[in-house]
Amino acid sequence: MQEFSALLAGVDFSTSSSAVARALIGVRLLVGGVGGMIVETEAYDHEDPASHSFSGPTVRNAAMFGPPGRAYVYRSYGIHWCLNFVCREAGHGAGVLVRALAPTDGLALMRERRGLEDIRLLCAGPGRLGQALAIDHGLNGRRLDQPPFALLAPEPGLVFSVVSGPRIGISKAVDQPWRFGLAGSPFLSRPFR
DNA sequence: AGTATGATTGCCT
DNA sequence: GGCAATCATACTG
Repeated sequence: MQEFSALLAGVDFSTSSSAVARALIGVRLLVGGVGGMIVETEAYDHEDPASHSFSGPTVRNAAMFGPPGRAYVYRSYGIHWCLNFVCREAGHGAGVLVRALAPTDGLALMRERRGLEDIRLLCAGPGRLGQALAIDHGLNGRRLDQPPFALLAPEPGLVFSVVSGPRIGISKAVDQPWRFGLAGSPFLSRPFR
C-alpha cells in the first residue's frame, strides 16, 4: 500500500506520467455523461523540456503541481481547450495529455458541439476532444472521480494492444516515445508508424 | 506595457 | 504541403 496512492478506474495516478499514460488506454472518460474510451495519450513530466511544468510552477500550470487524480486544463493556440490528468505526487508537475477517444456516450451532443457527423473526427485530437466534451477552464483542478468527471475501468481481463511513439506538435525532447495509443484504432489523431 | 509563443485545427492551393 | 485564426501566459524592458 503506497502512502500517496491515488487509484482511479484501476489506474494508479501516483506513478510516473508514462506509466499512467499507458495504463489509461482503454479507460472510459465521461464529462457530464459525454465521452468515450481513451485511445491516445501523451506523458509529460517536470524533468521534460517539452512539458508546461519544466520551468516550475506558474499561474497557468498550477494544477499540474497539485494533487494527482485531478484535471489540468489549458488553452492551446488561443482557440482550443486541452485536458490533462495530473499524476505522481503533489508538487512534482507531471501529467498526461488526453489526445483522443473512441466516442461511446452522448454522440448526438458531441456531433452538435463539433458541427460534424463523422464519428472518427469527434474526439481525434486534444482540441477536438475538448470541444466535443465541452472542456473549459472551469474544469481546471477538478477531481476526476467526481462530477462532471467520471473514469470507468475496462472490463476485467480485457487486454489492449498499446503502441508508443514520439509525441506530436512539440519541438523539444522529440525523441522520447511518450505518446501511447490503442493499436489500429480508427479514432487516433494520427496513426503510429 | 509591449511582444513573442504555442502539448492545434481547418481551410486553402 | 502551407498558413491563418486567436488569446492567455510568460518574458522583456
